[in-house]
Amino acid sequence: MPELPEVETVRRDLEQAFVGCQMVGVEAPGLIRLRRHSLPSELRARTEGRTLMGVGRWGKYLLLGLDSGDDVVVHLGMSGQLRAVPSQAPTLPHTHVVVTWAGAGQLRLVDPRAFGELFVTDRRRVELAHLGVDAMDPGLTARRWGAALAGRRVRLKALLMDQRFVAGIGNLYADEILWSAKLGADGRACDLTSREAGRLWRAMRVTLTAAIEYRGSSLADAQYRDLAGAVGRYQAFHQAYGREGLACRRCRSTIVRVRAGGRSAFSCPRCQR
DNA sequence: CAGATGCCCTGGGCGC
DNA sequence: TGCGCCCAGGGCATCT
Repeated sequence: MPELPEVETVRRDLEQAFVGCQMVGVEAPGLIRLRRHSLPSELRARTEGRTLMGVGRWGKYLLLGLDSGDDVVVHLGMSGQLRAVPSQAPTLPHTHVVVTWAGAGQLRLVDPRAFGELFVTDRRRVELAHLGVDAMDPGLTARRWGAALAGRRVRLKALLMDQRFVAGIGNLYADEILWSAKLGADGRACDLTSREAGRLWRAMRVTLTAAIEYRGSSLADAQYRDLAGAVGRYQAFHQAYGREGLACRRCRSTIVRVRAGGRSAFSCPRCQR
């Protein structure tokens, strides 16, 4: 389940591998199965012959900036992978888009569950208007974070996962951030002291930064892979997520799992208030 | 406004 | 071994 650290890892890989490269062929056999998508004919018309100028990220969205000014916007959903492969590599099932670069092999989007998105646009701000500030945006200071939390009655985990409030955090990192901040998922944002709000901000930045450093988390199903197909290494540092029944590494109490909003939430009942 | 539920989708794990 | 069930969950629609 790619969240901000995984998407950022792929962004850096893409930048390294393909900036300055020209797209000479764009095939989109399964594109229309994705949740939000361009028509394959439109995608092809606006990408073939174009050069990749830069790769941005906003929350869990990747923005491949072309020399035309268009962006190819990609969301990996639950199971999406972007993979760099030689042009002659066999095509995996659920391959939705294949970009052939001039002299640089291919970039392929593979997404079995098809929860992902891929579309080309010249109005990214409009298309992504629902997104709040990126969780790693330098402009999101502790002070602004505290101000944004004030008056919000919503529960902390729901707020962290609300992409309109702050973009990039999903179920896994929300649990890790709350553990790090020693805060419970069901606490209300408006009830936090300024000290606690600061702790949450710091936990968010520290957790995401560390996860990026270790190239994201790959779970047992190994759904998340980087551009080269390698798994992440941050799962070894998880403190809450997926650790039901294991000892909290801070207080030795037992990590519990509860269902909330149809999703699993892992936490330490003792040291997270 | 907050929160719960259901939907989209497939692969993997588990119990019988 | 094989079958069916459940689970994973991002984002969105819909309801209470």
